[in-house]
Amino acid sequence: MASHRSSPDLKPEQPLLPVALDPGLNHAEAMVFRRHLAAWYLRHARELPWRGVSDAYRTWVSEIMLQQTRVAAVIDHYDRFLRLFPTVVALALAPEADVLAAWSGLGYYRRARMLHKAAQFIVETLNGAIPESSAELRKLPGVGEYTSAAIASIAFGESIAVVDGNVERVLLRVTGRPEEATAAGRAFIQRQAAALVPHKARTPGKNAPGDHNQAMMELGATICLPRAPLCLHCPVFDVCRTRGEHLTPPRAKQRSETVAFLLSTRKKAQGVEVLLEQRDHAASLMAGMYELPPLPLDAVEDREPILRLRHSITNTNYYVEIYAAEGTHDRRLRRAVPASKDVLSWQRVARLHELPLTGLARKVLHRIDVLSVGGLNTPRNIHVAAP
DNA sequence: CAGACGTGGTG
DNA sequence: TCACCAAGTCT
Repeated sequence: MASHRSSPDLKPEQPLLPVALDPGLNHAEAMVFRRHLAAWYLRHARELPWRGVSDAYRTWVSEIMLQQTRVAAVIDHYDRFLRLFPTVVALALAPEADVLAAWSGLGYYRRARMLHKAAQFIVETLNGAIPESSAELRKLPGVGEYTSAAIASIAFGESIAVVDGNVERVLLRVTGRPEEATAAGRAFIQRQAAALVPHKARTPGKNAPGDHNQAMMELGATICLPRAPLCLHCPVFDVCRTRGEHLTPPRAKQRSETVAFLLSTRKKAQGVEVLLEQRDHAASLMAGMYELPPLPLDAVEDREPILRLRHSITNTNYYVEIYAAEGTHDRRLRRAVPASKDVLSWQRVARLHELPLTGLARKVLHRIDVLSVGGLNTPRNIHVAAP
């Protein structure tokens, strides 16, 4: 089977045959697809914390967390988030900073703000009841085409197709249609997905549309993989037109950049504190969140960082260097911080887990052992040697 | 519609 | 090291 590949040299004189315009699955193929997929899902569905719950709030939270985010990362946050905010009302009443703190590390922080806003809307104007149709769900902030369909089908059994990256890839491979970022291309995928969704279940306890949608995504996530699909294990191999081929347009290139941050700590009677900088509330990126104070590169030219690590944000690879300033001596580094005083603050290490830290700050503090997983430990290896 | 928005795993 | 990219949404 061939692997996934890009096609910079794809020529326009492609069609070898005058193929029909809509190369979608016919009715018989669709029946086979749906049946084989359902049988496979029954046996191979992963057990995930948000599977088999009958609480639309939990389904909603899981779907927002899963947007562009790996299952493993969501597993790390889902249970704790729900312990902190077990109901829509609890979420609506919580301060935004607490919600962001619980979201720290998941990325796309706007999701947390919108989830919070939506919870307040639901409590204030809908009497705390989560909307039950995809059309109504779609009106909530942070809930788009995908998420409204996912919640409506999984939590309420609505017969509506979800189309995410997995579903799109599966359908492109099965039908053999090349990827095209056009209205026609999207319409084809949408039509194809809709043709496969079962009717709403009449039997209580059954949810054919919800199971089908999750099965489509599960197939994409575990078998119909982007780079090297496991076609020999695929339940719909029989009706697949490509069995692994999938042409995609080339992607944008990555940039690289080196950045430096200050790690400054001090001991107080109440415990150790670390100096943090709060990002501008109007910043486009991670507004209002806390991070280690950034240092200009020319201020650290002659020094050795106590830690180096890589951190990628969208299209940029950051090579991150952390420089330590200890207590009251070594003021030179401390003075090199360009930030104004009013955005700098000393924060108790024991309370760091209550703050909306950026993912990078959290990673650095954790790596350096200031923050443990629970955020409750006192620091040990502040002065670790350079790597 | 293109670009912005985070992070961590993978090969 | 580097490129790719994962259960998208908003502007």
